[in-house]
Amino acid sequence: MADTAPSSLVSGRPASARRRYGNRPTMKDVAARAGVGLKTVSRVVNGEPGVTPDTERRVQEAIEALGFRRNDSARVLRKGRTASIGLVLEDLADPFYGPLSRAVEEVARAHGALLINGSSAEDPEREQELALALCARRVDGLIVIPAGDDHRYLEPEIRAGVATVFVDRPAGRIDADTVLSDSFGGARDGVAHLIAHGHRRIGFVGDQPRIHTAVERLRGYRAAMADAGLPVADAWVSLGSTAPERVRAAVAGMVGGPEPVTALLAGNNRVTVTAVRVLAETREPVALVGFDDLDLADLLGITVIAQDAAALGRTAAERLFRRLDGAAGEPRRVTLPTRLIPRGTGETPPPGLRK
Amino acid sequence: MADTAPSSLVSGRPASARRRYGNRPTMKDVAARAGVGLKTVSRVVNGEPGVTPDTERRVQEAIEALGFRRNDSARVLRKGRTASIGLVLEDLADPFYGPLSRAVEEVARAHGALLINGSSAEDPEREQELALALCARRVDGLIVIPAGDDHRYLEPEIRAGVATVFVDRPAGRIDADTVLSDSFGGARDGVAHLIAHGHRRIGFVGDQPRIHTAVERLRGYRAAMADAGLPVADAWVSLGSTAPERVRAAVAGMVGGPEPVTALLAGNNRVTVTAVRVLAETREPVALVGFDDLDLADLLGITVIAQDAAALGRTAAERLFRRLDGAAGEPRRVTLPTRLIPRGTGETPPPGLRK
DNA sequence: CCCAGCTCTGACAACGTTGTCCAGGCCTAT
DNA sequence: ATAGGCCTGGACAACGTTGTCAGAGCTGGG
Repeated sequence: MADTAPSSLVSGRPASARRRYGNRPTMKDVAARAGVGLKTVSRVVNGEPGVTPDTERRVQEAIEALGFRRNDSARVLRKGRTASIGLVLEDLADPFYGPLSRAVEEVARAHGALLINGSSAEDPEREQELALALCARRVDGLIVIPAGDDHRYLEPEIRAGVATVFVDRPAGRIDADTVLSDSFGGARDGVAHLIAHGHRRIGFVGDQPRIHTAVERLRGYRAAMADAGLPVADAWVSLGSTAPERVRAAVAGMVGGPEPVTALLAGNNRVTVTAVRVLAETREPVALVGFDDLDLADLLGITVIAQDAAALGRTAAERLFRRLDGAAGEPRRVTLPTRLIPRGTGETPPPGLRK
Repeated sequence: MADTAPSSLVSGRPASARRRYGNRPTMKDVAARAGVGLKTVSRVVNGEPGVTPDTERRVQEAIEALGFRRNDSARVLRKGRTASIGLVLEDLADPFYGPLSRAVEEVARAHGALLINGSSAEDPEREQELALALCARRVDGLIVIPAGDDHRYLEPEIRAGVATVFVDRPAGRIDADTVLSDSFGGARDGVAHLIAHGHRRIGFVGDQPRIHTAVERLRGYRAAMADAGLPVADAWVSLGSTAPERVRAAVAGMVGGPEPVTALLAGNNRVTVTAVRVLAETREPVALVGFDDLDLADLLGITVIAQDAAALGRTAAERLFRRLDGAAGEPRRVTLPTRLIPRGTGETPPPGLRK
């Protein structure tokens, strides 16, 4: 008869019988073993005052003996802060985002927070899914490198108190703190550099037009050309996927077209890499300036417009934590400068001017 | 008088008055608004059966109107699984670990889990601190790229059910699942490759000797030399920090010493990069094989022993989730092969043999 | 010698969710 | 018409922690 009755009525140990977390000891267990109250254990664990050295020692011994570790999930539930922030970026494997993420991590660490990363793979839907999953985990703050162009889905979260900072690209259809690189200025400077070295027919190969930086860099390219009074043929501009095949075709088209370009601005690191490969095979040397620095670019003599990925991450994270510390005020937009690093490919003169 | 009394005695809304999470609505609020029970909301949110379409619609409307999002912290506490795993690596900014982390993330995503990254900066203490912090968050599993050589601190955690897999380097003083690259074999092959091209005096510049892969690669180097019956001068071997200055000095010493080497095995990607820079300035060309592939190595013609970082991460993560799915059995050690990619620097013959 | 005041400790509720279990309503079959 | 079964919905406890509050024990001063 006893075995048909609900176990909770029969035995006093339903809790210990179906323990979660693979039978981990809880503060209650520690308290029992040390012969003290639950709250006293909590006090010891959190280093709160008001515990005699002797009691503290007994509790410490029990903790040691049981291998107890505080369950931060429960703590979070109680305290309302998770001491973790989320970072949604495009692809952690991209050498541009690794350092950015690392910089965010360092700032988070200085504030005692952990970092949860997620890669959107440049897919707006996946970005949203990730960001909302992070919100469901109740991260204290969110740093987003947008893949999509509509972030109204974050409005309830932001209203609910999730500090949010956008990096590298601006938020779409909402007003929020943003940290950007000066894509427009960088591209303009890069093209001006090529023009200064005598080039007149310059091409631009960029990322997909729904990506803000791609559009800005194109704007910068056009501005520099216009400033110099140079025309831009349609065939010299190509926005689209940064997949090697597409870039390869685009570059080949510009170099081998009826009005062949003598120089190229590559819209980001992936484009630069492919462009370098393609240009290594052309008969006439073609000048190249790449957006984003690359690891061995100095050895290859590639002229680049460098962004400071770590500074982007650091600045965004610092802004985030200032908000978490209660900083009020209107959302702010910060633009970090870029730096042109001449290394060779950007200083090659066009064929006509070559001696 | 009322305003001096504790609010909890005066009003019946202490809960709503000091809401956590910046006044986020809870299921209770949704239930009240929809005029249904708490559990019914839970059912709708989790897509459980047993709710009439009409009720479901009312609940959905309330959720929408309030901007409710489930609090996964509470869910975790109740369910005992966090659907998140932790990854402790050395430095997310290192181009070797970015792809590794991304591969882990993809596997985690396929299992509906999030990934929390942490960089140990090659500091054993920080590794431990991070790993234990992740355990306190009750990650379901842990992937560790060891910085230290004693992981007994993880024993209570592992016993408590945290699945743990070590990657890239073996665990110290505990028995655990491990996924490694074949450092020994890779180094041996690389050196054999140099010997096959006529080199007799070959140097090795590696990472600090407390790092397992550094020692293994050195072993591989020595094995290849011994196999060929070649002596190894003390001056040809250098283990230590991979900081550029140290590597620069080590390489310069080997190349400019009394018994100058004609070829070099670089122990990892950071060493390779510096070695390439130094060797670019030597009078006589020095052959080079580098451990780890680099982004633009093909353009620079650098011969490397490539590890598949993504495969390491993928394999480790898959093992982890198999354990989480209940796979029992002894800890297993998997070694993934490396691949020698000849691109030029490894095929340069020594000065004597040059035509 | 007693009491005020301090220090230390523990009981209890609450955080927001999910699992268990039961109640009531509706439908069908006799 | 009614018994029995099924379906829907809700009350309640529990997850492991921390904040609140009150009680116990001790000390020192009047």
